[in-house]
Amino acid sequence: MTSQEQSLHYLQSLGYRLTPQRLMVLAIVAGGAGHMGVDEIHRQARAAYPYLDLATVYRTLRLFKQVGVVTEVDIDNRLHYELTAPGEKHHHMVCRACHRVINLSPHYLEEFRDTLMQEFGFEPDVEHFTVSGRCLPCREIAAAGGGTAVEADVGDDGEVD
Amino acid sequence: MTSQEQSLHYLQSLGYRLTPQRLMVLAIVAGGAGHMGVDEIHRQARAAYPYLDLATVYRTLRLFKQVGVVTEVDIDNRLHYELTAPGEKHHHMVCRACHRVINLSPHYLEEFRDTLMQEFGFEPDVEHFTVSGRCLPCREIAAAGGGTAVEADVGDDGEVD
DNA sequence: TACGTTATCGCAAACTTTTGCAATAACTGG
DNA sequence: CCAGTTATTGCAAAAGTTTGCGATAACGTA
Repeated sequence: MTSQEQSLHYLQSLGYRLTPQRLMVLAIVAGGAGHMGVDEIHRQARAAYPYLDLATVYRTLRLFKQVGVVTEVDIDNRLHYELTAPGEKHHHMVCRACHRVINLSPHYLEEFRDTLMQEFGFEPDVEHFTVSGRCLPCREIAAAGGGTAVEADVGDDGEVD
Repeated sequence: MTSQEQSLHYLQSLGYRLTPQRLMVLAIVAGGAGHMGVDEIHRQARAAYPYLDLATVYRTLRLFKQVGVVTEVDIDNRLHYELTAPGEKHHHMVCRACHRVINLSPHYLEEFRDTLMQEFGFEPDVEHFTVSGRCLPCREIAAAGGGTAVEADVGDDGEVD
């Protein structure tokens, strides 16, 4: 049984229905390399089934995320999804300048998670954890360039796209 | 010199202009208790100056956030802002069920931050750090109620509003 | 296999946030 | 204090995402 089939059985065991739309979205996310944007998923799905609505794609991905089948990553204010790799889960660091995504082993978060649980009873959503910041190359560029507020309009944030 | 005046001077020193719109938004955020939604800020500002556009509010808050005058918190997919308290900065834990916001001392993040810096050269946006999860009361409710997938539609996530 | 229940879909519209652009107003230098 | 420069505004529209609703189709039961 492939991991896709497992996911489908899992959905069914939770009481969700198996629809062609869901099969399709799952297959596409599974087939894609890395994190896929919603519109890309939608476009690919439409190729095979033109009537599939964008809202359905959003709803499906939200469901998949909720049950843990996919992982959501916010890249530059846009939602992206990748298959949750069972056994080798990871979190994400997203550079706010170049939008590079760097995987982060759960190991780095365990202590933080445990602390929040113990001190506050707060259970962080470690399943879909993303931390934004600036990656090494972008920090070096920023350091070299100087950069005053006036140079850049609000919004481009010193980006290096 | 009040901290509001300091913020204004700081903006000016960075080359930004002091406009009535900016003064107004700053005053409102400073006057509000806790995190304010964008629409609430806009509504209050309009009371005094009816022409102020929502886009300007968004742009102003984005600028304030960028220079560190305000702190942005994502509560249930909506942006909220509070004045950045100099000297007693804190991060946020947002419960994804009841949307309660719990402050988190920077102390809890320092180690995590240092690790990312050392291991990856990645500098997390610790200034605007928010972690979502479930707070203690909501976890207890969920534990008591059981909760199967079919009971709740996707989207309400078992919310306890 | 046929039927009833109800989760899900497609569509349209709403909502939140961002962006392009021309007009305006804040600051700078004379 | 006045004129020039250009950051900022208001407006309108776009972009991304969510939601309401009636119609459809997936699943459990007979």
